[in-house]
Amino acid sequence: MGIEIKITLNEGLYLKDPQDSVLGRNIIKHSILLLSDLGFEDFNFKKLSLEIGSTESSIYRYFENKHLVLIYLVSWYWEWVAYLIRINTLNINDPKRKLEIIINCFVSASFENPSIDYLDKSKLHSVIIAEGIKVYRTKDVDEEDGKGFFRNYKQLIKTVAGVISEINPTFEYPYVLASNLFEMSNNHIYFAKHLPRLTDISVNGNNVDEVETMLNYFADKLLTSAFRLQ
Amino acid sequence: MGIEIKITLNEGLYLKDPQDSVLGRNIIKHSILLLSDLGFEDFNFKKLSLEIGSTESSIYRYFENKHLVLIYLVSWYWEWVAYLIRINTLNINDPKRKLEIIINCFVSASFENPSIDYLDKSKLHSVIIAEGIKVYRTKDVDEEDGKGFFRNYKQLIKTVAGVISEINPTFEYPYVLASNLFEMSNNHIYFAKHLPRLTDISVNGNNVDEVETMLNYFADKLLTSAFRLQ
DNA sequence: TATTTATGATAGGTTTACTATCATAAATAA
DNA sequence: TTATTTATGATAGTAAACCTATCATAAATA
Repeated sequence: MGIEIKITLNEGLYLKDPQDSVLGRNIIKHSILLLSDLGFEDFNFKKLSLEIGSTESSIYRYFENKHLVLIYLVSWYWEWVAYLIRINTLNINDPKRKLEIIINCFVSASFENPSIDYLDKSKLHSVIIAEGIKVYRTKDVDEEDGKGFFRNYKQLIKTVAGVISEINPTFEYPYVLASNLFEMSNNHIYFAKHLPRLTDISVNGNNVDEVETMLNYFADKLLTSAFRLQ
Repeated sequence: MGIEIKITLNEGLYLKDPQDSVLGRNIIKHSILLLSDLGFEDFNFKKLSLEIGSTESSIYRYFENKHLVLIYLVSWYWEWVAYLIRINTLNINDPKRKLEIIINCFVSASFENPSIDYLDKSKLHSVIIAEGIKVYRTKDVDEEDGKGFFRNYKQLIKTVAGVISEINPTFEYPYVLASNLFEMSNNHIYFAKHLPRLTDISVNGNNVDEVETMLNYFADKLLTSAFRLQ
């Protein structure tokens, strides 16, 4: 009933699509909860199966290993952010305004509707902030990139870089800025919480306004000509 | 004979100072080589002991686990970069010039003298680029921060933030910029090698000039008033 | 010469990661 | 309807990773 969103991901990520069964959706749901509680290193399929009330072998029928579960979740998040950007920038022509919307999606993708019952987007966002970088910082990065596992991240960054180039066609680093805005968003939310001496930002509860303001300031400073009066 | 450099690190990182014995120095040396070859996930004390011609139990007398070895190496690197910045900015008064020197240290800390036989700084730099972020992206971050394991990183960032504030005392995000320049340096060297569609930079062999130019451009754009003619 | 210290050798225990097999209930096809 | 396929659970088991403990011995120090 109502509108249903189904995000499709690279088929190489799973052995069996977890979105198609109760057990599969439970794997996704409790992976997010457990990853958020334990962190990636202490998370494993044994604990996950106990949480779900299933067995290790059943989970292995969906995912080869926990690393692929993480890539699956992160890919889902990337697609979700790309979707949010798409619908929120519809009918917006000013690229500066578009970039502001993009930045808003980066910092608070978790607080948007519509909701999907088996996927707590707020918890997913904290998993991305704490663990997201681990998907591509491994020895297998080249092999996994070859399988297209990071294609949707690259697509997301390409979209953002396009908007950046619209704002300032002479700017030489649209991809650097695009990927950096995304990484900074996650980094400084993390720093604010765990290593506050590495940032000027503070985050109170779920209030990430300071991060948003900061990213807008950085983007504006970098893209606005030094000669323009503001 | 000659000048010897000894970097002292937080004593909580090790059970026994690896710099004080042949075996200890071998642990450091071969940890760097193995981490660079295998990555953190596939690295373990069994493989390390075989490489050295020692035993697992002997290595456990120096470090509690491989995560602490990584923190040890990363801390050593942070101290080393701080040292390089200190000596290379001696007698330099212009803070803009100081920041240029800092950026140069960030991107190419591996190619400076003097050399320490048991520590391949070029290999260490690639370990930092690929694995460095893993030291503080774990569930134990708060506990380990409480033990002071990240104090020298925070000190390094504080120094850089100080120079940034010298350049522009009204700039609101000195710590964000300082930590971001460091992280961007490692990130984009990594991207250039493994995920080139996330950056505009290319790195040929050990030539990181483009990264250096990019970081200088970002810093300059952010810190120079919009009204100043350049 | 006696004692402490560092290392190696060896063993073992626990957990993690993963594979395989079989039983059964549910869904689907004939 | 009955037959068959499919999904899951139950159970077992292996190899490696992670970590601790004990003992022997050689080197360094008292």
